[in-house]
Amino acid sequence: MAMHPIRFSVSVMTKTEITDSQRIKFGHRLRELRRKNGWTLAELAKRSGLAISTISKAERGIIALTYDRLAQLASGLETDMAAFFAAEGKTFAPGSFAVARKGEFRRQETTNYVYEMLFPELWYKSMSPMLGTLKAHELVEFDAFVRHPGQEFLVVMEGVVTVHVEGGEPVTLQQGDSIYFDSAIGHLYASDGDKDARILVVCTAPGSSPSKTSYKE
Amino acid sequence: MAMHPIRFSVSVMTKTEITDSQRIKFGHRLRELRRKNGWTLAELAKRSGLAISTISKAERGIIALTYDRLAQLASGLETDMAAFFAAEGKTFAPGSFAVARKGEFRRQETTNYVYEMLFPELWYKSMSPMLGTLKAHELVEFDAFVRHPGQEFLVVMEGVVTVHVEGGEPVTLQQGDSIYFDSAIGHLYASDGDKDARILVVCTAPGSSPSKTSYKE
DNA sequence: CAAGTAATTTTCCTATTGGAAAAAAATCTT
DNA sequence: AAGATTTTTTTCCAATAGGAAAATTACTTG
Repeated sequence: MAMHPIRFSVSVMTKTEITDSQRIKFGHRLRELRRKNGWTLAELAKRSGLAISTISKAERGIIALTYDRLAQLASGLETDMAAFFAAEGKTFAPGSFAVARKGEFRRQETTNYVYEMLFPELWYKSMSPMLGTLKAHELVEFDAFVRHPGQEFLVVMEGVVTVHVEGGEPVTLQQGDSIYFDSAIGHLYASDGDKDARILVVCTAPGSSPSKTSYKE
Repeated sequence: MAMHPIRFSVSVMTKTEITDSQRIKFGHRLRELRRKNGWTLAELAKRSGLAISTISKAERGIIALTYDRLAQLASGLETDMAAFFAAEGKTFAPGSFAVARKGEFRRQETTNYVYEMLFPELWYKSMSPMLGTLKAHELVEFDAFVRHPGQEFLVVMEGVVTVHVEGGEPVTLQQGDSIYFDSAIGHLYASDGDKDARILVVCTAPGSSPSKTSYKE
């Protein structure tokens, strides 16, 4: 392709051009989703009930699918419509990553738990993962419910754990079970068996946008 | 309209009927959104660049809008597309919780992984937890890096896993190790040992902001 | 309650989508 | 490497969306 120097050009996108480029990006995402499942056009066509040609055109941004076809596609891809558009958001901070080796965590002991914060040196994470040990036969103080904004996810790695959720029956979780809840409602964990339980907890806090990913020094 | 008693009717919805009713619900939501702003059809037409008649038909479920028009409407209504569809499923209501028992997950197989989405029925979670099995000695296609907005957290539950991060040396994680990274950089997992590896992955996406969850005391 | 105005729905027509099948590319096989 | 097979793209046409303006319905206001 020949390169032309652009002089004094001012790029002004019309409304149509905007949806055009949006549609093309959407097409890419669609193709990715299909490929991720290892499906061919024919395969997805069968699952969604659309024609092969339609999907092909949509993936290349040649046509703008109608609502109906979008809905069918979503069901074919076994996701929901929202998933299509959730990724529509913008650019991201330069990528970074961190590794936590087993055992090299920052310990944080509380009355009921022993927590090990997983990436304490990482700031502005959108999630806060931690490992916890619940001592066996621990007394549970029911007036000491924990409450904080955000959502929380817990998996039982070892042992049996009872989760007390404010205003609900206690839930008993075996190894491998998990619970997802709004951490604004009071909650409390306790080991349920004879031995200590190990849990993995991941929290989010509202407002801690993942786009702010950065390291402190 | 005359009412006919329906006898012995068995309700079987075809794929088209499903999208029909979906579209009608969508129309209602659309109208609600417009009314919430106190806008007339003409007002929204001007803001979105669509014809009045088009919006009218869409709101009544008579036509299925194309992707392009949906995008324009979203911008006219000053929201993102995801907002249109968020209400479509069960949202993760403030103050709610859900439990996933070991084994009752929605399986999602891809070429390299077998994923089990943990709470597929919950919408508007700020985190997406899933369990994955990485088959042993799996060939890794290095041009097939996965990239998506948000951040990702991975713990090795069983086995040894090598994480390939775009532009960096591969990282080998033993059981109990974890990694936290910006999922916008290309990433790829592979089992490293003789046996399959089990991993727990939790993702966030900037679109599914927990801030949309409002708490009231 | 009638006339006037605003908001919505219908109508009619053109532009675009979506499907079936043919053509072209890509991938696999021997 | 040539043929067979699979996957994707193109072509062509019927079905549907989308816009302009007319017709209808819903609101005001005197």
